[in-house]
Amino acid sequence: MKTAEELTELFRSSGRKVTAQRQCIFRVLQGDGTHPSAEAVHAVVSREMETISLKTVYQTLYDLAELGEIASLDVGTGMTRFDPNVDDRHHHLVCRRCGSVRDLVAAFPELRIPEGADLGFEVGSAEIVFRGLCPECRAPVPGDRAGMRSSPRTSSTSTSTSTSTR
Amino acid sequence: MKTAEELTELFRSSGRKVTAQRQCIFRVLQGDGTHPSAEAVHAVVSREMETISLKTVYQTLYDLAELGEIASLDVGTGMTRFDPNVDDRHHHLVCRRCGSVRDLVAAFPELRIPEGADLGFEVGSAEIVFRGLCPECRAPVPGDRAGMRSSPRTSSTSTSTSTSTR
DNA sequence: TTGTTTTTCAACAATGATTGTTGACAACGG
DNA sequence: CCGTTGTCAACAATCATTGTTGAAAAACAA
Ligand SMILES: [Mn+2]
Ligand SMILES: [Mn+2]
Ligand SMILES: [Zn+2]
Ligand SMILES: [Zn+2]
Repeated sequence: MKTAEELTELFRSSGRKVTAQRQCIFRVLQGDGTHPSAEAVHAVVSREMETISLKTVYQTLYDLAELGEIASLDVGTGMTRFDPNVDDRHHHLVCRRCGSVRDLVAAFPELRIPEGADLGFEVGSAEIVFRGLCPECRAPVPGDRAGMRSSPRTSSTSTSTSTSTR
Repeated sequence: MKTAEELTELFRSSGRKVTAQRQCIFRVLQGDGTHPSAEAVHAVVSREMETISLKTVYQTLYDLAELGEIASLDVGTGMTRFDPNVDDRHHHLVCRRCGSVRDLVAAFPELRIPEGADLGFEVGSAEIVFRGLCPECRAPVPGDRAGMRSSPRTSSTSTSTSTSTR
């Protein structure tokens, strides 16, 4: 993903308007490796711009995805996740407890489909999701209720660094 | 997935009741390789039992999944898909046009994560989704609308080889 | 079989995530 | 500055899925 300034330029040159809300979203996404959901982005942006609507966040994320500056992912956590990292070829680690998503930067060149097994599909891409437990969910500290609650769906919580639930 | 008779027995022995609706669902799932959604199952079952509710279908699918007789799958088509094939180790081909899902029966044993790349995750499983075009969507016959009825609603955009499954 | 207890079913309503609509308002080009 | 065009935020609507509940059916005992 480009810098906020470059994105401003890109939006203008692609016939889109640039607003304070959008630039704020650009900034928030910069270097975010947590694969946030639209709501998570909205929560962060809201700290800076109280009145911004969730719809605006969705719209801007959609625009960024359309421009190829971010990717939208569905890894089964119930909400679409957005990934500013579109430069590295990578796959994902998904915590089945808290739903956190992290990059796994590694190529798997052996993903060749055996002859005749493709059932006539014209395969364009392959995505791997590794499921397991993130470091936080792996060793729950006794007496510590922060970090996660139950299902990946509900609750916002997220005290610890870099593992946001929503 | 077991036969309808075996499932009847299994349901009883696991403290569940067996109803005509459930047995009908058992039968419909038998040998269904299309990875139907709950609604798709409901549509088929409804031809035989007019009054069965979608909720009942969901409930029965959930029970079957809990018993490990079917798997529930989220491959980003907007609806949870159900897979009666839990015996073969396999991955999935997903049509990005019509959302159809087929089995790709092939083992990819070398999905070893490079040392240190796992970010502390305790990885338990890996799923591969191959995205592309199914035979029907690949060569659309003029005037033939079959196979095109449902467009994938929650599309994941993302041109490149990225990540996803759900 | 018959009665008693436990579950299920189907209608109805509610979620939660996402999208559609729209009037007021801001960005851009002149 | 001005008009045109596109955007924003509030509101309502969808869609898939889940919660609730009274009536009916299945399991269990006798
Ligand atoms: Mn990523
Ligand atoms: Mn399958
Ligand atoms: Zn976790
Ligand atoms: Zn297709």
